[in-house]
Amino acid sequence: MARTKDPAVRALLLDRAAHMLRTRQPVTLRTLVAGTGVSTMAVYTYFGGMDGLWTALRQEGFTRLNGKLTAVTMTADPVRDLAALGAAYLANALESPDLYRVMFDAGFALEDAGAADETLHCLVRTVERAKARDRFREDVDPLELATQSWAIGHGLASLVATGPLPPEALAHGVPLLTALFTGAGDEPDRCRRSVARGWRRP
Amino acid sequence: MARTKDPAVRALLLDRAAHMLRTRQPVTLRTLVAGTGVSTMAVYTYFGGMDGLWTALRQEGFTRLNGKLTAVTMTADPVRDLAALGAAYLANALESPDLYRVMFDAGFALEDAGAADETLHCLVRTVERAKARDRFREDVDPLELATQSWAIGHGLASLVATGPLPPEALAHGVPLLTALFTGAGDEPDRCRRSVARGWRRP
DNA sequence: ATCAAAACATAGCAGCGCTATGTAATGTGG
DNA sequence: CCACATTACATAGCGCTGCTATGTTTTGAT
Repeated sequence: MARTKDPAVRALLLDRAAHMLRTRQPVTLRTLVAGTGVSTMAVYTYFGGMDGLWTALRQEGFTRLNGKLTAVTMTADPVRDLAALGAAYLANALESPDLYRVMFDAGFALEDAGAADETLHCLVRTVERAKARDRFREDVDPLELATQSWAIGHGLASLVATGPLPPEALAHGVPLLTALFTGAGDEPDRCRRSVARGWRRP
Repeated sequence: MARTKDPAVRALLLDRAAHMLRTRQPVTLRTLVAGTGVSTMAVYTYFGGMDGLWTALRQEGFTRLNGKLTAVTMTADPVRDLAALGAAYLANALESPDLYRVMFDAGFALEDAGAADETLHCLVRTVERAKARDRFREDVDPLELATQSWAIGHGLASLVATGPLPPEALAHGVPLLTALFTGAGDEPDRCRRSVARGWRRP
């Protein structure tokens, strides 16, 4: 009945936008399509405008983040895994800080919440595994502890990515997570070793 | 030798920008000066351009934040005070989330670091008071613990202010800070009570 | 084969930050 | 006290932005 959209064009624009973001080039409607052969209208047929492009980029960012998180090799030590997930989260944020900032800028909307939930759920499952192995107290709510872990990781990532703290500050993740997990019932010495082990292998 | 700048104009523009930010109106060069009687050039003579305005607004934000923090009444319980400072930090962030976002957006530069340092120093002093009262272990570095407290506060504030977490999530501050301070040597039950007390009175 | 609908190219609009230029105001040196 | 140098300020316009209106081409269903 009509022409169909070419998914390749959509991916092309998305990749190019991500690349321009990574190389610190200003991403504008015209600079984005320049040299690609497609016209400015493509942005509107595929994303409905620049806002739509940013939203799509945000979801792309969460997709990549989820990929990085699920790529973390799980071990028999879920507390280590939890720290490894935190390290992967921070590594991803600093690998492409511009994309990370897009993910959490003022344009964050309800439509993005789904992708963020998936990120959170990855942590929740690991907390549940830790509970199953009696590392945490029985009254620990996995969603709450996962959210708290996220807050710590995001706080560090945000402060480092935006400038106030130097990259070395990421080391604070170890004592922060250790304190949190110890507070959740894990045995202090064992917890510290688990976290330290998970932290240094992203 | 020449005309002198009128500080009132500078304050007028700054206040108006903050107000427009609070009321969700787009802050542009022309909308900012519209109705004030001053011309667009005023933004350049006083701030050197829109970037300078954002920087000034950032510093204004930190000044207000520092005002809120120093307004927190200190007690004989420095751990309570630490939690109260955290609560004040979060209250300030959610009171005017737009100004808060400006403070930590991508434009954060070295010139802003001074104002941020002052915020951090407020926490450092309280940690030192806690150490003086033997609430924390002797080997605790005040700057490190203060930075970690900041990371927790900022993580929560950022996730709530940008959307991923609902305002109720601010309650996570209590278990997070309690875990951190307990890990620093404070006695668990006493710590929890101190934090809870400081948290509910901003 | 026909036709409607979707994809796309082009041109132009209002708005953006910024700057060049001209004018008015003001503190200072003679 | 006055003239001058210097700064504050107003206006107009430039190049850019995202966006849309319009016309054309392509394409799939009937």
